[in-house]
Amino acid sequence: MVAGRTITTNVSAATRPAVARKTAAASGEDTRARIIAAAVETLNEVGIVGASARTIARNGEFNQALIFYHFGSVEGLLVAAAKMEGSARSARYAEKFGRVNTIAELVTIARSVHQQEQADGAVNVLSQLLAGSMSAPALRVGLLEAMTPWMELVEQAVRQVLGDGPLAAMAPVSDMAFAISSLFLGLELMTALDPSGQRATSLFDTVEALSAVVEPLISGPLTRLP
Amino acid sequence: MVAGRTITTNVSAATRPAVARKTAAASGEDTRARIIAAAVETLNEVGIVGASARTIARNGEFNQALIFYHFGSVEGLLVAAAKMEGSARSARYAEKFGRVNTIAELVTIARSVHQQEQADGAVNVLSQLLAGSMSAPALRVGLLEAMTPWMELVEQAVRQVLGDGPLAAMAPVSDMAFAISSLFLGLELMTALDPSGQRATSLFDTVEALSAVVEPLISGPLTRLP
DNA sequence: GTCTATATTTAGATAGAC
DNA sequence: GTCTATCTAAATATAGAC
Repeated sequence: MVAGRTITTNVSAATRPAVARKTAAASGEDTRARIIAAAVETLNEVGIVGASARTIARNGEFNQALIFYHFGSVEGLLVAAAKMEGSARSARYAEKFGRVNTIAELVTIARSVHQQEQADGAVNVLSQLLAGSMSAPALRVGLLEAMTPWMELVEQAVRQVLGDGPLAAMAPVSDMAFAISSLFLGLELMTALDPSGQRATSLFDTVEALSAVVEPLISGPLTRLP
Repeated sequence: MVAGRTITTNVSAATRPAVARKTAAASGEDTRARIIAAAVETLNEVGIVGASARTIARNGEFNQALIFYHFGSVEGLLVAAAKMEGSARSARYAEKFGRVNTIAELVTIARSVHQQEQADGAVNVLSQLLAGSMSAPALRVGLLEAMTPWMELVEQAVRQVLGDGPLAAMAPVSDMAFAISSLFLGLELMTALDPSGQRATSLFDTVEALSAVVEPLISGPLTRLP
């Protein structure tokens, strides 16, 4: 009753070749990309509730009907946006995460990722989509797919950090990755309340300090203190 | 442009005496409470995007116009719901949190709170309101107020756990509380994707195991391993 | 305080000209 | 593929009877 139609046209968002075809100036390059970019921008600025077809179109300065021509529905557009964001993020950070070996490095990278994502609001967009997925079934399954590469990145990094140390046995990487991803999302939601983002910065400082304490537990055997 | 009107009637939600005045049967008890309950229920079931005046009214089986009579606008209702939830939660868990002294206890309580909240979806409601607050300024400030008691509860518990141990110095309670609250919110958001809630359960198991490892660090001095 | 309209705006979506 | 115009459904909100 809420969403209305299902998507019937142009569902092959991710599988299209993103090439310039005719050097057709400003309008000829990829409209789909422009629309998706506008959707992401709108989600970041006004959230899922404010992200209507008209608002998105105004934001991207294109015609509202294009959304329905290219994506079938707003929900279809949001799904495409989710997938785009998912793969774009993992592509952007794959190399960085791949090189993580210590907790200290993980925290450093987490902070820089947080700062970068905060700057263009990618995690915020994700959390908004997540909130909206409760009333949009297609978006829900789309997000599951979109989140996968990101979750795998985090899992990989955690796996490299834990290695075969003593913590690895009692802390499954999937759980740690799930926790870290959830924390990222939650932080972003909280930042909606406190737009200064000071609390997040402070938190990263603390986690950084703590990582120095926890680090020995990873590589060496445990000692129990009286 | 999104919200429309501001609230002009009956803003004194929390300050009213919640008494039965005339034993006027089913309708005479508190309508406001019924409306708020329906709003919370709707938020939990379909999220912020689906929580329209009509949907809420249908859900609570009352007339749609009552929302505007009692709260001025949907946004006004959501603000009232946020405040209600905030104080209701802190009242519900104040005693529990007050008795926490060890990490193990904190984790145990966190798990039970998570399970209880999961059951009636209170944190989910909060995260949905948080997402919606991006396009509703009044809701944003209302949520700030609503979150305060909850944050203070968590802070208090963390303070009792850290005590004056070595970690207390490098891990400010405000940061830890902020992290824990954020994690709770994020978990709930993720649960929207994976409604089984298995991942959260698994995570609590892991954190429980980890708490046994970290506990010594709280009460004793640190040792550095080679 | 509650209900039945109803006014008004906005949203999603489509038809058809270009 | 894009734009204009428009239809329809839904949402917010109000007026006025009860």
